[in-house]
Amino acid sequence: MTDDAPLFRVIASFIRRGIQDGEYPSGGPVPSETELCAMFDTSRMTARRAIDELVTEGLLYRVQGSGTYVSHIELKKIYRTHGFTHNMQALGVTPSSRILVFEVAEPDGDCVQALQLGADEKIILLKRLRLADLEPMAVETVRISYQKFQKLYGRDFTSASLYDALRDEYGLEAGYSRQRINAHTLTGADAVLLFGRKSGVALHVRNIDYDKNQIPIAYADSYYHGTKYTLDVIIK
Amino acid sequence: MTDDAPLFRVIASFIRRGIQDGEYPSGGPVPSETELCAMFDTSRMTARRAIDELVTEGLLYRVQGSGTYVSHIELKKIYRTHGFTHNMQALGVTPSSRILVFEVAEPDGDCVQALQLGADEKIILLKRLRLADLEPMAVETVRISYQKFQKLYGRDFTSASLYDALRDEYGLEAGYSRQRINAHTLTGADAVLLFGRKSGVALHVRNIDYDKNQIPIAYADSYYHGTKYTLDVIIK
DNA sequence: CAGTGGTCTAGACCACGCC
DNA sequence: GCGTGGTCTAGACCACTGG
Repeated sequence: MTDDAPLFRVIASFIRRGIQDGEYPSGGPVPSETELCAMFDTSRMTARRAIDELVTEGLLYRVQGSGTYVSHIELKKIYRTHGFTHNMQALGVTPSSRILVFEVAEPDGDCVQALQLGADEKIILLKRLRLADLEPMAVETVRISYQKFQKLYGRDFTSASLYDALRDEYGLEAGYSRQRINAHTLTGADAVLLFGRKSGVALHVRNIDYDKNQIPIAYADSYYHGTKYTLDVIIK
Repeated sequence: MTDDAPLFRVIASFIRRGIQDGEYPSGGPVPSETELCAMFDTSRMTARRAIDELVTEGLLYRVQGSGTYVSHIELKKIYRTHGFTHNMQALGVTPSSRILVFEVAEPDGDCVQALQLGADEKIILLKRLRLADLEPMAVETVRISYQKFQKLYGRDFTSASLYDALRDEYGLEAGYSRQRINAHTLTGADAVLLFGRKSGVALHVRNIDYDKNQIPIAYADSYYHGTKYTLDVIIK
């Protein structure tokens, strides 16, 4: 695993592991920059770089003249958890899906703009009922470019994560995700699926996911069960 | 303004201004690291540091072997916009408030834990109906430590931002905000205030705001008008 | 190939917290 | 005063992109 990873990342992983193992408890100090230099026989800039990474992740914070400390709150769950599958796994429940629609379709105007599609470019539309431990949690519609991600069409996404497939098949590294959230009364067939009733209160999340080069990848609408599901985000 | 700011921050501001002025358009390149070195007569590490800052802010992104480019989406609105007042101002509407409750109170268990309060420590509880251009948008309840922020009790928060007061009076620099979001059917007096009816669909946001040293500052529950209000966040 | 970003070195001086 | 983090230098070699 350490194969050819840059040294600063090795150091960062070392600290991360120390935190996970409880060696560096919440609120307590991690080794100082000079100590890390000695431990890894490196220069201070490199040790600093490792800490920088963990600070921007929110795992550590620095206090000038005193030291670097482990954050009190666990941000780890929030970062890098794109997609329903990973969110559910982080919560310790088993995610699954029921495919409702899986087709090549014409994008609407919003979708063209969001995904920066060319003229006449089609999309793969995947609509799924999302379950957590077999309980309906959300109705999700994801749209990706058919031209770019043709290989994924027809794949079985009953239990697989779409984001995993995008990473594994196309080497996409996740960047930002822009989310617009509001409350919504869901009616019709979707409400029956999600609530077992003709209407219910849902959390509507519309998100556009970008890769690390800011290229839009996916455009999705999710309606989460209002009382069962809570979004947890960190804003900096 | 440039007084004794570190050089890397001066360079970052220079680039930021260039973006704002349209000199570096969305998707276009900013000066390369070596160019910045020459422009500011500095070493590469310093120029890099400036770019680092803008990259973690989401304003720029790097492509190895090619250059550094201006992001396509505007993240500026999302970062550093703590509180309703600033959010509304960013949207170009005029925020105001009607004070519903303003008192020194006993915290409940969740609040004690969230704000890491000592035994018998009291809180200032401020509940407001939040208006945008005189339209009801949210019912918000903020709790802060009475012991720490006594000076603010009795202050007029009809149009003032609580977060501005905390910064100006106590020099607090904002850090993270942790938010838990779900959908909720609001009933009772609050529903009448917000919807003019006995019940309505609301976006429930419970957030804990931390300063830059990870000390909890405020604990708030907000119920936003479900159809009028949309939360807009970026997740990395 | 030249130019870009990615990583790294071995020092330096300063501002700050704590004892 | 000593150790901490905050900033900075003037180089270096590598990996990658582009023409």
